[in-house]
Amino acid sequence: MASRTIENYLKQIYLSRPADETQWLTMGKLSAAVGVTPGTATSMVRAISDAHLVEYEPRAGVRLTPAGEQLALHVLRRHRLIELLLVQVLGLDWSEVHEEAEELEHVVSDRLLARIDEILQHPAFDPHGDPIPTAGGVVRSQDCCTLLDCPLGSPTNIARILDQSADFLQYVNQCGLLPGADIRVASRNHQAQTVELLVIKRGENHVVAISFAVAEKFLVQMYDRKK
Amino acid sequence: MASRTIENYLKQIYLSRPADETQWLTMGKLSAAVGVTPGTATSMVRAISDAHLVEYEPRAGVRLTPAGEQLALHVLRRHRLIELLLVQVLGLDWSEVHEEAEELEHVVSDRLLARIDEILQHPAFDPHGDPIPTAGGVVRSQDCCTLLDCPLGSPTNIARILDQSADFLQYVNQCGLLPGADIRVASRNHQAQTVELLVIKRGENHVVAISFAVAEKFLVQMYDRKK
DNA sequence: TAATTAACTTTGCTTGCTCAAAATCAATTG
DNA sequence: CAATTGATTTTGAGCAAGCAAAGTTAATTA
Repeated sequence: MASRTIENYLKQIYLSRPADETQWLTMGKLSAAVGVTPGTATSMVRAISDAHLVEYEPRAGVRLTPAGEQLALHVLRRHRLIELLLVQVLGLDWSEVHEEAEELEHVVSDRLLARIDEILQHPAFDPHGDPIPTAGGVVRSQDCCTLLDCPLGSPTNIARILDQSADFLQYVNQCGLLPGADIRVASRNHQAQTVELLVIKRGENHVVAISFAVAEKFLVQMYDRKK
Repeated sequence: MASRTIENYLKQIYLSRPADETQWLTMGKLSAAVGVTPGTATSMVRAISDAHLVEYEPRAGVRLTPAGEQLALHVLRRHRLIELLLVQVLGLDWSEVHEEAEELEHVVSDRLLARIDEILQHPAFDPHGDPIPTAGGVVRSQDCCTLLDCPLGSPTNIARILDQSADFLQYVNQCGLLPGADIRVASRNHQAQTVELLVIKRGENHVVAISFAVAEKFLVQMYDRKK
C-alpha cells in the first residue's frame, strides 16, 4: 500500500501535469506543489519510480504510469466525494472543506467511500465543480472555457472554480459566482486587464468586475449543465 | 501538537489504566495494547513523559498527567462521535465502525467535530454504549454492572458492550443483545461457567446462553436508561 | 541464600521522510 | 567560446518511530 506521502505526491503530479501530454512535470513545479524542497522531491520521485507508479527522467521531470494515474484518481475521488459529503450532509461551508478533505482523503476505507457515494447518489461533481472520477478511475470531462476566452454576451453558467483557498471561495460566495450561477460576460478591457460580468442572482442583475488573473480561475460551460 | 502516534499511546494508556487509581499501567500491558514491542513502548513513553503528558517511573509503569488525560479524552470523544456518525448518518454497520474510527479520530478538525456533535444532537453514548466525553473533557459515568454480577431475575437492559471486534459484534447483533435491549438473567451455572439470559425481542422471549468470559463483556444498568 | 524466571530497559540498527548546502548540468548571454 | 545563471541532483545529516536482541532488575522458587 502506498503511504499517505506517496498518495500526495501522485495526486500533485496528476493535478500539476502539463496540458501537453507528451511533456514532463518538472521537479521545481512538483516540489512547490507538494511543499517540499526540490531535493526532497527528487529523491521521493526516485523511490516512487522504483515502485513503477511514475516514470522519471533526470533533468526532464516526472510523469505518471497508468498504475500511478489510477492511484492518483482514486485519491482524487476520495477527496472530492468527501468535500461534497461535508457540504451536503454535514453542512460545512464550502470554503472550509478543501483543507478538511486533504486529511480525510488518506484514511477513508473503500467501504465507507462506497456508502458516501451512495448517499450522495453517485455525484459527478464536487462543490467546486471539479469532476469526481468514477470508482473505475474514469474522469467525465466537461466542455468548458475560462471567463477569459468564452464568448462575450451569451448567457452561460459557472461550471468550476479552480482556486480553492478559503479566502477566495468566501469572496466567490459573496458575489454569487458559485458553480451553477447564471452569468454573462459583459465586456473585457485589455488595457485595465479586467472582465465585467453580469451575475443573475435572485432574479436581479448584478455587475461584478474581476481581473484577467481571477477570470482564469472560473470555468464556464457552453451549454447549460442543468439539463 | 501531539502526533497521531502519541495520541494513540495516550488513548491506550487511558483505556488500559488499572481500576485502582493509585496503580501504574505496566509497559507490558501498554505495549500489547498499542501493538508494539515492549522496548518501543518504553522509549515512546519516555518521550511523552518529557512533554509532561504522562508520569513515568522505570520498572513501575506509566500514568496520565491531567494534561495527558484531557488529550486522551479528546481523542476518545472524536472516536466515539465518529462511530455514532458512521452508524446513524452514513448507515454503516456498527460492527465496522470501530476500525474506521480508529483512523478518522486523528484527522477530524475541531470544527468538523463540532458539526458532527450538533447533527447528532450532543449524544451521550456511542453505538456500543461507551460514554462520549464532553468537549470540556468530562466523562458522564453510568451506574453499571456486568452480566456476571448483576442480580438474577430482575429486568434490566444492556448499557454497554466492551468487546468491539467486528466478529463479536455481529454475533451480538444476531442474538439481539444490543445496547438498550431488554433482558433478564435467568440463571448462572458455576460448574458449566455459563449464564442463561432471557432476551425480549419483538415481544417474544428468547433464551441465550453465554460463558462467564463473554458475560463480562456486557454491562447492564440497574435502572432503565430510556427514562 | 542462590538460582531461576519474567518483566522491563538499553543498545544498535532500519525505514521513511525531510532539509541545507554543495555539486552538477544545460541553456543562455556576452 | 567562455562565463554566468537557474534549475536540478547529490550528499550528509536529522528526526520520529519501529524491531531484535542483549542486558538489568526484581520477584519467586528451591
